[in-house]
Amino acid sequence: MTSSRATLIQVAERAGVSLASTSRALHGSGASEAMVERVRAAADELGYSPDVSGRSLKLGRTFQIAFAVADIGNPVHAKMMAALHEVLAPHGYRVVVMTTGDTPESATELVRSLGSGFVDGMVVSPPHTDEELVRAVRRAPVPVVAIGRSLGAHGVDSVSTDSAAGVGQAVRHLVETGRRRIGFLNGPPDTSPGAERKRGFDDAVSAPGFAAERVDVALAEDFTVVAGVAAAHRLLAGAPRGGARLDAVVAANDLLAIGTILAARELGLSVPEDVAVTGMDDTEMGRIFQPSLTSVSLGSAELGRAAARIMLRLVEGKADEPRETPVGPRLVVRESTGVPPMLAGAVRKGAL
Amino acid sequence: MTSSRATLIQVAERAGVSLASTSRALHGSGASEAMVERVRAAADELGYSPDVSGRSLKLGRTFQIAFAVADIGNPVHAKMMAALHEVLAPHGYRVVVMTTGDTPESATELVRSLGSGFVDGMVVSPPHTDEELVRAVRRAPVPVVAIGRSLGAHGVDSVSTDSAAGVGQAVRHLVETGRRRIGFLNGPPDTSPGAERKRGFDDAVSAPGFAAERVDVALAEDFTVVAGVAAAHRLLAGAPRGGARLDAVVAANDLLAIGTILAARELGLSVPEDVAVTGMDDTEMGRIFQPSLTSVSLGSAELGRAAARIMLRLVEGKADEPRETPVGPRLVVRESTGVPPMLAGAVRKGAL
DNA sequence: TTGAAAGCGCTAACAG
DNA sequence: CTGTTAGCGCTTTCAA
Repeated sequence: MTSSRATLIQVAERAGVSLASTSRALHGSGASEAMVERVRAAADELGYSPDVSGRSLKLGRTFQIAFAVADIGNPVHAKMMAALHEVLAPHGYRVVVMTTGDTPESATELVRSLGSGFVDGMVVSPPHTDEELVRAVRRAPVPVVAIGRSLGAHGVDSVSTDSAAGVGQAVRHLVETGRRRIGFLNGPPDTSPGAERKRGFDDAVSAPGFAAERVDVALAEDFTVVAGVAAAHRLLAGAPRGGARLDAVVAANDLLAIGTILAARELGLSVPEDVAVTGMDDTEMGRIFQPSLTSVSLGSAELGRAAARIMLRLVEGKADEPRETPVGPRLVVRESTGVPPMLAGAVRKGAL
Repeated sequence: MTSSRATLIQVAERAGVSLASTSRALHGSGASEAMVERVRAAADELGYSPDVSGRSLKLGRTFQIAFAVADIGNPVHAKMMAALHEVLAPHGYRVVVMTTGDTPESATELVRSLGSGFVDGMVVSPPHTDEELVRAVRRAPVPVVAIGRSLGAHGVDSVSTDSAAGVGQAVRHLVETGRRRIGFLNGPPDTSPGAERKRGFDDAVSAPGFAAERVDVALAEDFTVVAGVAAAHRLLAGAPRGGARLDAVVAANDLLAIGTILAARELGLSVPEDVAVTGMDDTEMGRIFQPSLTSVSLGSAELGRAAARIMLRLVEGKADEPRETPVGPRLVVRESTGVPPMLAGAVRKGAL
């Protein structure tokens, strides 16, 4: 361990040629056949591999891209990161993980840290935004690509799914399959996903030709199963204005949807017979859960890939002008909205 | 964007003092109150932040640690990485993600790439090992910590759970709760987890006082739900030597366990009444699945944390001698082995 | 095509 | 306590 590494100078000495020629022979152009061979041989004998720090200092590039999210343990974020890595690694870029925490302040600090030049760019997906953060991104010395709408709205390069449209897809699917009393279980509406999903629901139910009889809304304290159970209880238990019970719930993500199903069970309701439930995010958990979850895929992997592609263009200097790149949401219909059970078949066909 | 960054020299000029004093005032010791204040002010005005490449080159340290696994999209690996990051970040270390792919060759290549000095150490969890990889690790110019037994056995610093012991816990739990005809659903036994789980099962059933009537084994082609369904069919459908059907299945991980439960349903068997099922890894999916899965926690987060702590000591030069650090497995009993349903209560208490 | 030399931004040894 | 200076490893002008 910790054997000392060979430097370019040593390779040059060994090959009996100049430093410059050595560098050229290994990397750049303009070296004779003989030179290349000679230097290669020397390099191999010494087990030489070029030092990244020296190279970075000279070139002003690190070949590293940062990925910053609130919580990298979150499967959605992990998936994004995997996609990012998948696209960037073949181009010689390493991915550095960072966590922003929950507040825009800490995200801002992270963006500011770009000043120390440890990466050539940053892909960031902040849970909240404020003016400071936007300003920091604008001033960043390297390209920043945002995932999510919050920053994109401020002229930052960004990719995002139209999750509002996704909620609309879910609502229309429910109405088309005969549901008439629809509940909406959202998370905190002061978060960016919460706000958008709210907008999506409001738009959907106020669209011309919307055919439901009744609409209720409940807010969970958080986008988690536990919070979902509690809030879904309120939604399903009460029959507010004396009407009949809800026959469908649109949940703002898969975790809340699972919470809703658990709550329904506790209340003796069966899913999807008594009440249909839709989720959002199309998580593996939702696919495996029973009944499997009808869910709107926001394509976190696709978001990661798209962000990576934009970043590649940016760091290679092909500066398009900043713009929002939409990634389309997609409704994946499964058992929780009343499609006949076909699990066995689906499993065999690899749909799981 | 891409505004040019201030250098230490510029700060020095602005403050009207020498370069060395500027450096000292900002970082090191030995600078007067007045000097510090003066330099700080200049630095602030210029929005200075120290360049990482220059610093790395001089110091010979990057304050980066690599984390290399086969597939960072795998939730287990994602969890490890989150834990690693959680421990390392507060100490000023960044985490760089790398993927080894499936073969020991590509892992070896990754370890060799440490020669280019882009990180101060690497935490690696290779799916397979060979002699070349071990040699590469030994020769690595920076500390390497392995997660998993395969490398640890060769004198490399490592953390691992005794998953063989974990299988034993599952088997004993089943016998203690009255099961007598036990199947073992393993993944490919030529993988390191497969081999260990096999050993664990063999040990458990050949232990003195082992009280089962019958033992069957099936191999899934992969550690996935789909492969699990197929293999579990074979295990549960046939009643080989004419005996009664199995009343318990120990699956080598949670995905296979879920596959087993799905297969059991297709065969009209109910879990846990007709057949008890245990998993391994204690995944979120297993907790949420219905019936919730009794599972052996191998503590991927704890492994990540432990690996990070060892790495910190190593990069700070406190070289303990290489050793294996065990992280204990833990059986988490849930519904799939016949514990009365208490989901509602558990959910409310936040056990989900 | 090859070599000599400058310098990326920083820290630390040395001298004052 | 402060300043001068060398040099980490590399790439790249500029001359030959």
